[in-house]
Amino acid sequence: MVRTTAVDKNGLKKGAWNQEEDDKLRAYIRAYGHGNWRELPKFAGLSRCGKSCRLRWVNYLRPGVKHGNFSKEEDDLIIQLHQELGNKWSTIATNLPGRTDNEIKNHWHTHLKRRGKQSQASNVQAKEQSSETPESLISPCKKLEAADVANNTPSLPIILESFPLSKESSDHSSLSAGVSFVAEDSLTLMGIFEESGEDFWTQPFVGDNTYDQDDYTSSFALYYDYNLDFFDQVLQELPDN
DNA sequence: AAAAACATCAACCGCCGGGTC
DNA sequence: AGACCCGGCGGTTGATGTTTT
Repeated sequence: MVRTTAVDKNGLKKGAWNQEEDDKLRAYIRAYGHGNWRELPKFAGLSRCGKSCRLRWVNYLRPGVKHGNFSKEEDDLIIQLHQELGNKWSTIATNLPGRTDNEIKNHWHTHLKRRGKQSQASNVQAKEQSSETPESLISPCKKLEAADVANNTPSLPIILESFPLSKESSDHSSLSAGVSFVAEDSLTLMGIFEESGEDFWTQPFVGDNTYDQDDYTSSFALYYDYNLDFFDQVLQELPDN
């Protein structure tokens, strides 16, 4: 499900990213931050436009991005927020830790659209029958947290579903999406963030510009380092097929 | 088994708003 | 004031996987 690579009239590549490009982009941002997206590909040695680099980073390479397996709570939250906000995917995404606007948008169109319509119809009915406090006044994140507590499934970035089975896997998208760590480790890291006084998951991506060398000791960078090291370690341990 | 239809989702495109000169 | 640049957003496309006929 990946676009084949092509080259446009400016000699810039389009289409699917490969592992080498992902590595270059990740390494560059790790070292220097993204700064100016338009200039970034030139300095990073990538034949891509800045927009493409930004998109790849934001949606797949950025630490903490979750992929696949939307929980029922997440589905419900998306439907509710869509009823309140409409197609404000980026705003909706800020209420779903680790999810990107693009993925939420895709998920909506492929899975939730019909459900959303049904839900909207039933909500209108319910509002007419009830004068209780509207659920929309309750913080969506609070509701997600409550659901997590009820299910004993914290909405932390415990991302195991798309881990690569082989180094030789051709699906580099899922490979990079698998930048992950085990649940126990994620909880440890959350402790680091709590201690740092930053609400990382409710302000999910403020760290994007924290990769400049001056600020490299930030907790975000620590988290990022951990991810990369863990990922490298997993790659090393994978058997060659 | 093959073809057609449908589903999925990564990536592209065009537009908009904010900032700068 | 307005032209330009840039980042970000939402809509859409299209390649590929899956299911149905």
